[in-house]
Amino acid sequence: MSARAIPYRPHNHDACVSQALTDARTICQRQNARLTPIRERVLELIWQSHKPLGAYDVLAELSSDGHNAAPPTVYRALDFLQQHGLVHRIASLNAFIGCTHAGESHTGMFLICRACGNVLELTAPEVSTEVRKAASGEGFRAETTTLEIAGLCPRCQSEPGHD
Amino acid sequence: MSARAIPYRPHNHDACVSQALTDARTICQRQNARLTPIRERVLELIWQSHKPLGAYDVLAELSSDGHNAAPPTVYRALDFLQQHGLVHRIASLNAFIGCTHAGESHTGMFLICRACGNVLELTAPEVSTEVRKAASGEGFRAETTTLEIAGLCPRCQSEPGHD
DNA sequence: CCTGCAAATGTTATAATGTTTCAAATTTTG
DNA sequence: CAAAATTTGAAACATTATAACATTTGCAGG
Repeated sequence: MSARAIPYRPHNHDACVSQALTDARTICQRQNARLTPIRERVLELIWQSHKPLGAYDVLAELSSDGHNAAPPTVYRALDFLQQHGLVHRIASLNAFIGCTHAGESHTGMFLICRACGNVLELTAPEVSTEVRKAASGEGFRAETTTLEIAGLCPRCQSEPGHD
Repeated sequence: MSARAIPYRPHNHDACVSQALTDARTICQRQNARLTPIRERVLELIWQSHKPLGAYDVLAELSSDGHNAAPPTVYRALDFLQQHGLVHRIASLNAFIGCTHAGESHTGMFLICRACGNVLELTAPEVSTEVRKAASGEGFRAETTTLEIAGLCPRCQSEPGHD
């Protein structure tokens, strides 16, 4: 499956998107899930930047497509994409971002730059391990982890005001 | 400052609340911050259970006090309380909970029981360390961490349906 | 082919959460 | 006490998310 791109650095973003879509088709096929045109389009829109996109931003893009959609359409597509591990919801931003580890079983950790808005998804096994340890130390059965770090990405530490 | 209570287990909750309020008064005094009646009342309401309370729940409680408040009143009080480390916002629930480590510098980690709704706040230094390592490994300057674990608390693993 | 079921989408309305703005009151400070 | 700053009140509004029900589409079995 696709190698991880570094959002903070210039890269061929069209390739990013088309790779993500290709991966998604494969994953859905394997899971007998239907990546319908709407779902695929929503995924594409979300992938079009490395910044999280709000549900209503997606809605606006769909509208400018000429597709006159209502909120449930978008939320349903997003639910589907989340359930199949193709996008993540960033709780601290009420927004969604393409999963860069789709297909791999993982617990995402998100580095959110407050200056440029880009988000990098990491898998940090050591973090997951410590989280599990801390939870089970309290007798707690952990199911889902929300781990979001806000701060400054490398580029914005040196060149403030970047996009 | 107050010792930590275990929300999953029965305890003298009134003592919890009054201890939290006493602590809060001390902390605000030290910080030259004004714990006004509204702010104190909001803090008290939030502490009245170990379940997170939504802003509009707080609002409803204030109303039933006879205090006819509007949303900004509550959000302002909550902002104040957060800024002074007296409550935390749980992003995955859009709700607020009393900080059980007020006054100590800490990064909270929250164990959220999906069955009973109680939340336990932990400080897990090993987790923080690994998070920092993971972030700085990417050249990222971490500022604020959101770490929320949903799952089942010890009691709800054995006795489902509890409150 | 067609028929009937399940999944997906459309549509309208509404709920839940959070903010902006400006005015009035209160507290602090000089 | 008077000026400045902080806090609160109040109305309107913005954003995010869901409920409920109708309609359409895809698909398996007769």
